[in-house]
Amino acid sequence: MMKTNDNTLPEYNPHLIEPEIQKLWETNKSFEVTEDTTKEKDYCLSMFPYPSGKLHMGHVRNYTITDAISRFKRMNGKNVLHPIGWDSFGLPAENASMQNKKPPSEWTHTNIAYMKEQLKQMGFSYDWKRELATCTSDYYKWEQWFFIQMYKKNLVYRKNSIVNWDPVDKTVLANEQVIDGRGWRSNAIVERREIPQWFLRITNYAKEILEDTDTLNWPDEVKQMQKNWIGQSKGTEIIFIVENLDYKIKVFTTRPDTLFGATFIAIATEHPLVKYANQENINDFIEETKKTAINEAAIETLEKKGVFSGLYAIHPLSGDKIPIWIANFVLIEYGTGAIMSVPAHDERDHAFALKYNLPIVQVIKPKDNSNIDISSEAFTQKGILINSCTSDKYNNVSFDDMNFNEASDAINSLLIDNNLGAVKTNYRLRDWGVSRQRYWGCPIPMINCEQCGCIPEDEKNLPVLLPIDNINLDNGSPLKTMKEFYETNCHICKSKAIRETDTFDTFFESSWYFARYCSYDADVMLDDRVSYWMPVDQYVGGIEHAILHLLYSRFFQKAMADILPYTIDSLKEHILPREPFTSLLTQGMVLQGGVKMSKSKGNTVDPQELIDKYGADTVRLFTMFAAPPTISLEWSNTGVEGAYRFLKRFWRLATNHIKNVSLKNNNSTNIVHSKLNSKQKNIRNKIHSTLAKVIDDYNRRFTFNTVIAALMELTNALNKFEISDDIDTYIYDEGIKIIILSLSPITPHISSKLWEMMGNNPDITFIDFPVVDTEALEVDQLEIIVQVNGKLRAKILVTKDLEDDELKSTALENQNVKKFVTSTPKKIIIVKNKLVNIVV
RNA sequence: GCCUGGGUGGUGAAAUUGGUAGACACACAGGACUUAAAAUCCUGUGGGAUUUAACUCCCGUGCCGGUUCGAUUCCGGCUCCAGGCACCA
Repeated sequence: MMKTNDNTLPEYNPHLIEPEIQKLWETNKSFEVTEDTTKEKDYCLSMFPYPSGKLHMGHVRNYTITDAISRFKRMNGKNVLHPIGWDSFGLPAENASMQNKKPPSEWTHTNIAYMKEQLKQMGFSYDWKRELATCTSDYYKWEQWFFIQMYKKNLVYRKNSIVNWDPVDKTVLANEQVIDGRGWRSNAIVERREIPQWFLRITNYAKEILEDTDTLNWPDEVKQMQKNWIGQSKGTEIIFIVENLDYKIKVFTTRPDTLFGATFIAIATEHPLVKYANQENINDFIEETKKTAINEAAIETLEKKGVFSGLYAIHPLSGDKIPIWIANFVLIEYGTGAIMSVPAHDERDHAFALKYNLPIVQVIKPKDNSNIDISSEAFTQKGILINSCTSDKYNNVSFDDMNFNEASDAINSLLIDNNLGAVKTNYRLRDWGVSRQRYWGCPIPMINCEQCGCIPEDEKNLPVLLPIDNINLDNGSPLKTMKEFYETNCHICKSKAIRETDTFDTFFESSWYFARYCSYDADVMLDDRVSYWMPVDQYVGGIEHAILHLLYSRFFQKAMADILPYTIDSLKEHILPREPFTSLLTQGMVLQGGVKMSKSKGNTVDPQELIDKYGADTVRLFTMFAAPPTISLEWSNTGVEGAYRFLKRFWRLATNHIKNVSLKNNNSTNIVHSKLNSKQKNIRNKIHSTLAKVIDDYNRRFTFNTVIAALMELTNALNKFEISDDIDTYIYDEGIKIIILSLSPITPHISSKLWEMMGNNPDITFIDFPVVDTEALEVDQLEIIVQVNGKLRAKILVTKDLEDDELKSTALENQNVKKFVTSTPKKIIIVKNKLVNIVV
């Protein structure tokens, strides 16, 4: 019999199998792809890693997911592009460099080499010929080029913007380097400093990005987050004139109906009007405000403070004099940097007015005329106007008794007619500041010429190479002191010029790498191969990228679609997609002891130990089994043993089967389902219902944990299945093969080896995925749940599609059901082939 | 503070469209095999009640309330945790 233990069988040894199978893939070039118009393309992509040193569990999780999807799709006849690369510019390399005195370039390339080896050990099915690293000039040359194209299209501009300034180290700090308002190295209190920086006009695309969001097959929460981030609001821009100054303050409000309740104006400390302020304590206030961090979370949780500027604005319609305050909660970067404050109808303004004893004037009353006490609490709902009447200048027009819509329209019209305002759509989204005062990034290809001013570098001179030798980072970015880097000549007038020493935000690199994979070796930014592969069909990455990276990439894709067909010859006849990622799977965070496994903080678990001990298949299996991809997961090693045990158990089951049966006579086409006995029908039902579930989970749900659970159940069922004749053996063989192939996207090495041992070619990359025998899914008898008043009281076995009346009487005959049906049932609810609920 | 998720046994989780709560594992306990250990296999395992036992019953999906014949699932309120908040990537 088959299931006796036989110690002559080869043991499961991943350390022998895995390198052997990986070698085979390499020899066969199994995962290299080219454009093949006869096959349906499928572009499956993981967010590329930052080469922090070694793989962590978050990487393993992310890359196993796309690997499983890629492998599944290849087995379904798709031409699958599955590339990988390195997001290799960024802050951690500079920090590491300061610690260990190795140049960032060397540190980065060492890390890439090590991590590449790890990825290969994991058996991920990448097309390695497309590998790219963003820190190489082959890559960043093209983003310098594209930046110049965007400059030509007026998508680039320069303006002053605020950064964190460490007054001791005399460097700009990233938000992450500011800890409780102090520089992480110097411990000095961080200041705000305004410096000129380059911006991309992402707001030009705000409307399109917003509107296209609904076309994406992305998680609803990500779409909602992006919509809220873009934050479209329709409202009114209103002009207040400053008394005794020829100065107009613009404010934006979504509640023009509350205009007559505006009792003061609040402006940001960086607002240009501040220089006219004439109160003594203002400088102290500004100095204090300068010492708060620049991130929104810090500003929003700050105690709301302000100071009177000594200036007054004239209310545009009432003509009243209202004070102008400088406030720490108004952001210069957001909107116009000034707001009209209506304490009666806005909570923040209300609190501020109470604190500084400013007037609170009610101009809205509830629709139902209920009593409200405006002195204790703001009334923020829309209602009916009161106390809203213009001055003589505008003929004492009253807006009282109007509702929100009527009042807004009437007030807007009056403002527009008198050039005091405009109806406007505002976005919360701000233009993208791409300048970084750092070394390890792509140089911004701009020069400052004494004669010609600030202009782009000549495209012929690209790339502007980042120097990588003799780098010392102790005093901030070395580019700022390297004459050989920044001294240059203007390519137009040949006079002396100074090169821009800032580098790009690293989100710049990650906003188009997905397109470069298609044209990995092109001598232009992109070529017509992108029109075959793009857009990415399935993108997978961490939920922490739900907004920034994914939004910037959408902007870039739209900008590329607008620019490249007019600038690159091979793209002239092409229409590029306007969205980069058709479907998105956001992977949950991998936590360690409840802490985010940050790429830059180094508190990572090294999966290498697990690979060394159990092999890649076990690590892949466990990572997928531990949880569905979307939820965050606190990593723990418990359970890896279980995954390993399962593989060993399945290996034994399969190898026993291989050894004990003659493969030649073993043919599942000998199975005629209708002629099987009930034991055989049952196990075939289990085999094929499992397969159906597996296919659905791979295809639609991406819940690999339930794929594995179902296959474990099937393995347990086969283990219990007693073989007594040839037909049993055929069915058993069918089950084993289905498990091997169903597992193969997740555990490709063991599957390949077992497949080979069953007499087949071990390269299963393009084997057809098994097909469900729908006949095997049919059953004669079903278990029906019987409830009384919604509580489970019995399970009854009945024939399929039993008539309702018969089902009712069968249910009511059940002894346990009888105990609870003490009176005539009021109602009996039947869910066909599933449930009976008797209501008494 | 704002935006977006989430909370189910000792642990990771399952329950896919409102219909059996806890599949599949981990851990633990007991047993088999072994001189012993490892490995492997078998049994049990949410809490409680009852019973020789089988069965059966009550409670239970963060908290409070609602809708429904029926709620882990839908709605309202709260609470705690996580992600993001524009210079970490």
